[in-house]
Amino acid sequence: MDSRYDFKLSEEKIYKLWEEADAFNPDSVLKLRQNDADNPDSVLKLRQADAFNPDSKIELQKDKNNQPNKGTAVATGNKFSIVLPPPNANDPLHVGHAMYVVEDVMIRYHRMLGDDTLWIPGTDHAGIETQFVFEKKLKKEGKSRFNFDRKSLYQMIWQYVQENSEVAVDQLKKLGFSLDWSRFKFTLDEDIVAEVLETFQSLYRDGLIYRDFKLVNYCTKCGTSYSELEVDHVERIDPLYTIQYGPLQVSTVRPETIFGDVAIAVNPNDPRYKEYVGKHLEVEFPWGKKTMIVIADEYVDPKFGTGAVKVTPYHDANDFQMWETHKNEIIEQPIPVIDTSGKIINSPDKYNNLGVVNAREAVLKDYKSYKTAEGKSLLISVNEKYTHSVGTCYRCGRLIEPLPLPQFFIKVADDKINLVQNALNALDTNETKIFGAGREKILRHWLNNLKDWNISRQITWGISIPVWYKTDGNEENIIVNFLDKENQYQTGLLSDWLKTYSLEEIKQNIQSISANISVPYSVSVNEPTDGNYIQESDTFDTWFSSSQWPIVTLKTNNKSDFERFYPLSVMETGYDILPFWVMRMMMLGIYMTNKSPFENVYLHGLIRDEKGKKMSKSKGNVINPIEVKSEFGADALRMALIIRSTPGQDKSVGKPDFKAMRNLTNKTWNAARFIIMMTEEPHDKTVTENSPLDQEFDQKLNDIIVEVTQHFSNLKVGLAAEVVYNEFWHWFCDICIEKSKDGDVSLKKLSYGLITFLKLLHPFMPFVTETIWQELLEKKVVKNKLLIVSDWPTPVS
RNA sequence: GAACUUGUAGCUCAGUUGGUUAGAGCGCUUCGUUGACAUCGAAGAGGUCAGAGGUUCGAGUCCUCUCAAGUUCACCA
Repeated sequence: MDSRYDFKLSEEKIYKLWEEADAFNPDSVLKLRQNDADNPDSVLKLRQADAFNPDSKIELQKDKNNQPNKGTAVATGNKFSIVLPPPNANDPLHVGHAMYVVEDVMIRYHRMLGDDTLWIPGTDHAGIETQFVFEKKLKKEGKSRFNFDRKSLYQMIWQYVQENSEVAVDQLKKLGFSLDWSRFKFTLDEDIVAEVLETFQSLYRDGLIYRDFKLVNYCTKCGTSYSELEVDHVERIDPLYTIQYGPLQVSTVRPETIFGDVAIAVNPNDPRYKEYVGKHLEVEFPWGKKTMIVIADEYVDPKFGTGAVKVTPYHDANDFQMWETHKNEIIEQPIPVIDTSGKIINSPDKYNNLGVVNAREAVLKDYKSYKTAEGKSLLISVNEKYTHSVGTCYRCGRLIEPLPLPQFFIKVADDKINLVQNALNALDTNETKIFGAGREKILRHWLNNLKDWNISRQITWGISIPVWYKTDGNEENIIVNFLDKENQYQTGLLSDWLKTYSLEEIKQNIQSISANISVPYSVSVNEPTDGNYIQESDTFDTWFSSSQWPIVTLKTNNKSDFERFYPLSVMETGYDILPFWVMRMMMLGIYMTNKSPFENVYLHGLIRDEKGKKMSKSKGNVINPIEVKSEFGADALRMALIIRSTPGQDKSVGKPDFKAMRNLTNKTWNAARFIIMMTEEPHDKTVTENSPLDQEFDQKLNDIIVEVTQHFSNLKVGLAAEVVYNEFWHWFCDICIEKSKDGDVSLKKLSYGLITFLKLLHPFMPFVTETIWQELLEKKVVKNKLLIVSDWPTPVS
């Protein structure tokens, strides 16, 4: 053995060794162990050194007690299952993904324990993210999504993702993850999609799906709507304009929405405005006059501004709410005055087609120059330093535009089937336990305040919603966007285009459609045959399919997998996607199976740099796990991430940590090297057995095994790592090996200790420990062919 | 406005159901090492565990309050 451990020589080789043995597949593991026991080379043909092997010791004891020798494999009869949170198929891994090492550590421990252990890999199509990246690529080529019909665009993105999908998988392997690759799934695999569509239909049958014309959060840059959770609220300073509004005055930061106003609202108890309530007032604008009713609503705060609010139902969520409440009083019908591209519509000609920012300036300019017949200005005052918070797109950072669109929603708290309540119950009964500093309370808070979930996304890369609109008789209520015979983008009413194109031609080249809320639809995977239909062009929110991941991955693999491994033992992920993913997995999981999809949720913290600062590209402190791996080895990276980590708490790591753990791999290597050397050529003072401190040694080692095992079973992997590290280095190496040089600890105990520590260290540092194991195997010090499937140490009396 | 988390050595963090002299890595001081490892070893300095009060035989750990930092949510005409 070399005096230094060179991870570059072994990592790839060792991973291959495991893969070729099929050691990650629960269907093979038991066989592997049993086969090994049947191997004549490994049964009781012991050299002297083999007596040091705890495996053979147990066996010898068993033989003594006249028990049948079944080999070393101990099946506990328990199962242990995890599904990897699927990384984006076309993105390289970042440190967050490297934190999945927590899962590998748990998986390796349980596999060695003898549990029926499964870890399923997969990748996510990441609808919006991926389409966005792809569109950027198109832009570089001078094209956009409007140059392609739906089908072609989908095919192109599929191709693009395929080309890149090896990257993530390859990197997961580089980190040593013992995922069962034979069960790999992609969120757009046919069988997965079929399951997801079935869930949607089932939800629809149960009355939990509805289509509604509501204000949704729309990003005009990304061209799609979002759910409430995907909106980031940020503080901004904007001017607040107070304008004359008939006899009253109102304030607004968005004068460009004024064209969509339908009423004025005041607080019912405000003495200043009591006389106006219910009255129709004439309001003068620079572009004309309009009559509007005054309504009374508790929502209006009399202390804010003038205490009177203009009501713009289609471009403000609160106004929409007030309009719904007072629908019957308000005569004026609301109309959208901003479209999905962020341009003004349905307004005086001079403003139409302006973007919202330009429109605002234009409106203000006209207000400033306009004088009433009495010579007064309509612009009363401007507060330049008004602080408020606005919704922005979590991805591109642009302002979110509340727009009225017909979308599909999931009822989260239906009277009959209450998804939220079911999830809360699972928490109450401890069916699912949350590990992560106070995150359970946060999860409950989310659940208690959850709104219905908008699952429609106006993008192509995803699973199409299985909804068909009847075109017969509804041609005037459906807008189609498609490519004409010259491959030019066209938009307009279906009724108009049917004059020059057949419905089939339009459907073939469709980009998107927009059906009025009144158009009847049917829910089915295939096109209905009782007339002419056109399919909804929206796709599901990616989280809708991700939320079914634990179930659909198990159901689409081996038939028995679902029975065998559901619910998952652990769901491990970052706390940042608790509401997006974990919460929804619980809601849909319980809906689909009547069981919470996982017993434990382990939430790892964010990885920060060595100074505790958040990583960001602009700061240049981003750690690339693959770079760290090539410099220090996968084992060092893994150990550095896991040691002393606590669920729910952020973790700082940096070069000093990687270096320290790289040293640990080397220390392990050298401890093994020393013991092998001593076994082969003992020194003068070396004692092979019965040294004065041997009994003490056994006691201490037993204590360590018990302590580490306890930490594992309590999901305290960070602590387990710390204990193993300290005891291995500062007790086993610094004390025991040193004392053995004076004959105070016997070689027999050292060998036993080494093998035990290799096992205890293996979940954290699989490569170096397996590499050493292979050396020991060659020298017949150990018997099991692979450390990865050898038995977890038990205290020996 | 509210909730949650955090405050332990110079820095980054552990501390398992409350139990002797509070731990690790990095950094620092002194010394050692010609046969496991300088990617090493030994010895050491450095902490009234944010502050105050309480429960207890006993509190870093449980409770209350105060201060500070961070995260998130809600409102915002």
